[in-house]
Amino acid sequence: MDSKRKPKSHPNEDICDMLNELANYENNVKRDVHRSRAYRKAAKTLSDLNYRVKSGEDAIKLPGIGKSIAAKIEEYLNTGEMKKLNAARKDDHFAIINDLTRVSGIGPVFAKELMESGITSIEELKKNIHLLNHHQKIGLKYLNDFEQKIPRSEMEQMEKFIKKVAKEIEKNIIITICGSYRRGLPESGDIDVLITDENSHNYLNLLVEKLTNKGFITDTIAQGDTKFMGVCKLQNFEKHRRIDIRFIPFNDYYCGVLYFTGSQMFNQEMRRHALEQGYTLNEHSLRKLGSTGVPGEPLVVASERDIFEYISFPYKEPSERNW
DNA sequence: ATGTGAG
DNA sequence: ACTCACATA
Repeated sequence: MDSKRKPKSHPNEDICDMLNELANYENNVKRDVHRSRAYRKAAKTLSDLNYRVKSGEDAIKLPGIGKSIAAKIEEYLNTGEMKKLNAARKDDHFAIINDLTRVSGIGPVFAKELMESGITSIEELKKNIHLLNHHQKIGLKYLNDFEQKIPRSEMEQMEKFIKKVAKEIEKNIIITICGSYRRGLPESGDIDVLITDENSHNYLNLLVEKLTNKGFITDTIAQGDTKFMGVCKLQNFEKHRRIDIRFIPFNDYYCGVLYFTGSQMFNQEMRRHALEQGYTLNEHSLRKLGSTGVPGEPLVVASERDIFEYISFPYKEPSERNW
């Protein structure tokens, strides 16, 4: 009922997973972005196939798959494994970097630096917090909480609370909780809050201040004029949650709501369709492309439906966007 | 300005 | 792919 095209279960899924794992290895451990991209591209090609590749010879004809990746596919089809992947999985550096990057704010570059200075586990990291910046300290402090999913019932209470506080500021303030919550999923990874009002007045900082004073926002990771990133917790709840709040000018609001509601795959498909119809769609605006391919002025968008209508894309409820 | 990281 | 924020230079 809710989807046409899932990323899940295509005929070459096992091979794709292995190639993507190799891509991670090349990117995070070897820092070879080109090789990493090559693996990713090959995996993407395979994931779009509706039949199973039967041999390396078969695979090498496909775009993005050359001699070396074809050989690995051949090897896997014959032996059930790839030596290179086995080696990567045994590489301690891979495991260490994967562990350290669990901390929000630690990416592969800093993880590798830490490893090279002898910090090889989260435990070690806790003894060396002086090496971390503000974001990373918060990531470490709440590491366990941030790895827990948020039940829908808790999301509902947070939504109610945030909207109540917003209304105390200005009763016509517009708030939308996006992400997987808006798509109706039973759990979410974090809370993504969009805020605007009809006059595009920016209440972001005021809202953040209020939510902080009421004890809901407990930490700030980063705060600019249009985006807040931080941590929150409801009274009577145990876990701290990642929260993002962003102000979007009213004219851009529904493009933003669409974009931040996702899913990623759905967005891709929708943008692709927009292009087909001669439009370009991004998180800010929908614009018609001229004959030269130059985008015109942003179109007036007053709802998500408007966007679908402009590009003749059958309207999908958020719960139908779980692609 | 540039690199890192998040989303 | 693209945007934003931050840190460092």
